[in-house]
Amino acid sequence: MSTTSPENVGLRERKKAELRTTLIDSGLRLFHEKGYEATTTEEIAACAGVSQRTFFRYFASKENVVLEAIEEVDELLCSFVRERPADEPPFRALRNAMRDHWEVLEREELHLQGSAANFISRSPELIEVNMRYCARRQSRLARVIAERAGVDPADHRPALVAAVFYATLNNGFQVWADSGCGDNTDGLLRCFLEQLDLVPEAVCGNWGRDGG
Amino acid sequence: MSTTSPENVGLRERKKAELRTTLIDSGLRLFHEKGYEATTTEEIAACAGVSQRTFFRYFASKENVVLEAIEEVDELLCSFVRERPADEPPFRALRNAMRDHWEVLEREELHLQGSAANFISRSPELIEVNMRYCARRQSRLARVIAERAGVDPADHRPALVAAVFYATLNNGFQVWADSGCGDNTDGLLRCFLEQLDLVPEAVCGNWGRDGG
DNA sequence: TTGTCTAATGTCAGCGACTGACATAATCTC
DNA sequence: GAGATTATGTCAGTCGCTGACATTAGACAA
Repeated sequence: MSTTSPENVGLRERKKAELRTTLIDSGLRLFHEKGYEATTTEEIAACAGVSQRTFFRYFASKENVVLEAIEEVDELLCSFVRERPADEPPFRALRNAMRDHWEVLEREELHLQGSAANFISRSPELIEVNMRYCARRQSRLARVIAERAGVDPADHRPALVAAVFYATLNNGFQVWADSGCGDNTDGLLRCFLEQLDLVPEAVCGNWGRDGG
Repeated sequence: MSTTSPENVGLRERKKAELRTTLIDSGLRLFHEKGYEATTTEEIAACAGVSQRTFFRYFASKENVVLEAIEEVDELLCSFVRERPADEPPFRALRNAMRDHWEVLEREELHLQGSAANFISRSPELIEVNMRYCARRQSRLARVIAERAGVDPADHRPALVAAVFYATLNNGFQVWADSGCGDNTDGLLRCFLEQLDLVPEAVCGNWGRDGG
């Protein structure tokens, strides 16, 4: 009815969409060049040819510029989760979808769009921002997991798996950052997968003083 | 050598410690009365009888007032983790320590100190602040878990368990908030335990379309 | 006690994120 | 093309937070 296709809408809508994209692109580029904290919202706005006030009419906060970029990447991850074989256990499916979707990210790395994940991972400042918004991302992922598994909407397991998944990724970020980063995103993926593979044992196992 | 005992230190140090406490108390009280966002740092400072600038010499940010309060509670949790029987699997030990330490919190609820957890749980605004700082809290908890288990410092499992633990608590917060809160913290503990108990199956199990 | 030395505080000016209010300019509708 | 909508710019202001500098209060020795 309303926005079935992004075509044939008025000039107004098209301009708005364009400006939103321009603002994101400007923001990401500046963040990349001078760092997140060192970039002011006024600069982003100026870079996109609008006033700061207009910037804040498009984004509720500076962080949201990054988030909008992440959302695309997250959407990609979700689609890969849906494509995983139905008999794969949920957490395992997430782990493998992560691996698969990384390839695509690497391949499309050169475009400004889609490079958000790598972009963030290069900037420690943004890692915190990233963490802060896991809640929002979690709920979406949880919905996908629930659909895939075909469980009751009241079931808390999908949300839990999503929460654990992102918590693990954050941990992986940390491990990767602590180990000098290496500037290569291959290492980051390896960290992610290592951590994800470690979770079942860490949570369910009886390791420690007396156990194995 | 320097601060072995908190006694017999100069007047200067004592005053500093007192002011820190006063600032935390003032902050928590104001947050409770008018809400976190609606309370300005100037008000907190004025309430403690100092200037805003002094406030910021004691706390790097407004959030940190809450954090300092949480830290005491977290320290309590850590001590309960240490007291758990050594043969208890790590994640299980966390779960039970959580249950135990809640009792103490409830009992000491009437004091302003120590009520931070319940205090936060009553204010949805602060839940986000709480989440934001899980990273800091995680690392401390991870250290305790590692010591308890006696594993190699390079082992990533303690950090993972801690990360999963806090992620689960955040999820519990969400569930509790979505279900109308109920204003009673008993419900919150129940949410926490339910979520924690669900984790092993959610992560390790093969639930969904084809699985159980 | 006095005087110095140091650390804590207050004052002030300023930056940057963010917002409300109002005027202006662009698009949409008829 | 006139009038209703909607986006944008401008301006002023709040709040979190910081640097700089002067002032005060506690520490310490003579």
